[in-house]
Amino acid sequence: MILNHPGCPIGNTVSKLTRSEAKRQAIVDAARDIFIEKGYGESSMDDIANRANVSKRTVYNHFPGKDALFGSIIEGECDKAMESVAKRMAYCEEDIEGTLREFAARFLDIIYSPDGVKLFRTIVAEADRFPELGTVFFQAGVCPAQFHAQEYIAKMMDQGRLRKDDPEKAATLLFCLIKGDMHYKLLLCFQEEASPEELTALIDDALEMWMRAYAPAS
Amino acid sequence: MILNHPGCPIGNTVSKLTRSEAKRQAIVDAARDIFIEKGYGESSMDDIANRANVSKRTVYNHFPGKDALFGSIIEGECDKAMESVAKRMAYCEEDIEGTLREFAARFLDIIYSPDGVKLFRTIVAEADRFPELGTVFFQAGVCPAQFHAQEYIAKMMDQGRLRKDDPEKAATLLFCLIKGDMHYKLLLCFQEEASPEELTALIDDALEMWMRAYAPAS
DNA sequence: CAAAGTAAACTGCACCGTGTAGTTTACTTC
DNA sequence: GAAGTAAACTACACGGTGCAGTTTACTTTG
Repeated sequence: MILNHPGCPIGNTVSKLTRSEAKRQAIVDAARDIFIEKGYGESSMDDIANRANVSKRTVYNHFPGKDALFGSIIEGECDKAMESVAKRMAYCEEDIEGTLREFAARFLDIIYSPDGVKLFRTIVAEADRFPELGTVFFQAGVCPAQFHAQEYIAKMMDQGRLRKDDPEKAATLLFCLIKGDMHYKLLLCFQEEASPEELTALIDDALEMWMRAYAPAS
Repeated sequence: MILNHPGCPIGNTVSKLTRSEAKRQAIVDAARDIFIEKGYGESSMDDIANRANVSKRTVYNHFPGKDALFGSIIEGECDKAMESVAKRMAYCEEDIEGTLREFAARFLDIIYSPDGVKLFRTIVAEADRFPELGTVFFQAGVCPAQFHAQEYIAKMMDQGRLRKDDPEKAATLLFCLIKGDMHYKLLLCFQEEASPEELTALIDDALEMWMRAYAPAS
């Protein structure tokens, strides 16, 4: 399976699409919506073509097949959703809890968003058929975000402002806590969505406990 | 969708199946294997009939359709996998950490088992089409297991042997920790399986931190 | 500058082969 | 007689392909 850039070629500005580029973008947009909404198996190329207002023939002119289109789309979505997470996790040396709260909030913005939940569910659903997408998901976002936090935690530990421990372990446990129990519930449609208040409470509880456990030893 | 008991009618012993009951059980066994292995969409009734060594006509004699068969199977699997978790979580008043470790191990036995991961992935994948299965999963196992731990934690808090807090919150956070980060990795095929050593380490880390955070206030 | 030409992309259609859930039918087995 | 069998059937749906004709955006020519 070849993973190509799904949308417009690099270097083009939005305002100057050739006909071909515009069509390709329409296909990508339609495919993204339909794949995320219905998953791989229940999405049809006819539906995608119709929603993109192109002929199916044209879809095949741009993409060699359904597999390639799906892989391309999902990879693009992973990159898009997660690439900004680590970049938006701002440091503040003064306020450890505030910083970690910021990390948590940025991370949950993505994984608890309706689109994020659907993307995750889609990747899980197709994990057997497209196992590399799980890797993409982790390497695009989760690993960098967690590593970012780990580096920060290591620095705070070095300064004696957090209890000394393996920073990787501490970051892992922190992320377990901030993921919370609601994410599984959303995945399984046991709960419809998480309100901002619920997410704030989740972060509060997780952070309070984590800070308690990692307070500098007395 | 009618959720019926998929296997033999209640009251029968294994050694005395009628022909019809034996056939039904064969269908259930085959369907379970195939649905868990391939998910709903990629499983065919022809395959199920072949694997059960029955005619497809017979499958339809026992189950009204593919939907009903799937729902029935998955519900049965949830009950079977999870019903024993809470029951096998043994109490020990003397040793809090040992008790919680036992709870954790019993819980992880199920959700980290290859079959457990596959079951979970299947339910996630079909969450849109069969949203009630997520509810079954949570109500059959996760909620009782967590509630069991919560009751124990409440008792220990009352005795002043754990730091006073909302027992439900404490149990929730504990379960977030013991679920660990590996479960998502298994779901996404980012990791193939979790070794017993990895699970032990996971429990150790989680418990150590949780106990630290919930040590009685000095 | 307008007309003619060109190449690329697109369209719509028909088609192919395959797979599927569900149904029917005539027969066999217990 | 109830349950099961095997085979065939039905009615779709789907991914993918080839092709003639059309459209579009650009270039060339007079």
